Amino acid sequence: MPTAATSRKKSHQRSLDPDIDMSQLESLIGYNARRAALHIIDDFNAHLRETALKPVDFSVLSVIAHNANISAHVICKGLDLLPPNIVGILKSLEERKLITRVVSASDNRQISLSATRTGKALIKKAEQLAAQSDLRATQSISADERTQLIGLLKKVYQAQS
Amino acid sequence: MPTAATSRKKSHQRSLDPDIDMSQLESLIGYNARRAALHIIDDFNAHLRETALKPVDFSVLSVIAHNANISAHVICKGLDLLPPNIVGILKSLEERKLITRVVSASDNRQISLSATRTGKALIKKAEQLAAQSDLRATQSISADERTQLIGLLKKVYQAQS
DNA sequence: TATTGTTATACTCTATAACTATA
DNA sequence: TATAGTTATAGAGTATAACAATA
Repeated sequence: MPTAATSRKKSHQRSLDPDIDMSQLESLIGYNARRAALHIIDDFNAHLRETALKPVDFSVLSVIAHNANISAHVICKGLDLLPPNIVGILKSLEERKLITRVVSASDNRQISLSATRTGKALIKKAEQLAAQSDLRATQSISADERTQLIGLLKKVYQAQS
Repeated sequence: MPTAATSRKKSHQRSLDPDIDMSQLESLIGYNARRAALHIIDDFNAHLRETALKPVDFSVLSVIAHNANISAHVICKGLDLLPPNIVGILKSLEERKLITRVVSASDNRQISLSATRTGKALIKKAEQLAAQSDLRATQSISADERTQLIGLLKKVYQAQS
């Protein structure tokens, strides 16, 4: 269903060849969702370069900023990340003075994560850029369609299967 | 916006923590599209294991089967793959006797790709499994909603921007 | 005994540069 | 000079196993 990436960084012409039959793939939501996600993420990467936040960094910092004293474990569950893979992200955010890590008072295993003032300022700016980018990358659909689309996508992956 | 993967292979409980605020991320189509795509691809990988076709292999073989005598270059444009990354895929498909590669008569640089009988039989089965998987992974939405969703996703990434 | 966080590491995916050969 | 395919390789993303510290 999906596909991999191509020279997304060089905004090359996405040719959309009309002469090739891809109807079989295009009947799959998985294929279309992956293509749409990659299209939008291209724009995200291009327009959030100044923040030096990659999509996952952005997600993690955003969650921390909006959920003070959260633990890494809870973030992993919420964002569907594997624990070993969040370690480097948190280390990097801490080195950049965007978050603080203090051992939880109630449970010495847990580390309480919060955004610093710098972190809050950066994520505020990044969220604005991300919102702009998301709109721009999806400008071919209307506001109503955006709302519809988000609702349908949530319904798909939030299914309690 | 997106997120990475977690123990998708072990069908662990996707917890969907209700106590954590992710409204900022959830307002982005990019985030939701990536989460939905990963959810569906998990099911794809689990249920197409017997075909030994990963999502990209599946896409490439499907395109070849439905477009006889296609060139690698055209596939790359259609599926948004980088040329160096399709080489190994084609090599693997050829070794499995699923496709043939013959130098094009009109242009000696191009290699004409076609599916063998074995390849056609396999992709037929794989497309059935993929369709089933895609339906199962999106069973939380109705048939009408599926049609809507596919239309909206196509509109997003096929935008001639 | 289970949980949180971590290290080390392997594997896969994606990207860039540079080359051959054809046109 | 441009195009199709390739090689080699680097970099990013994702995965598993195993461990320490704490509960």
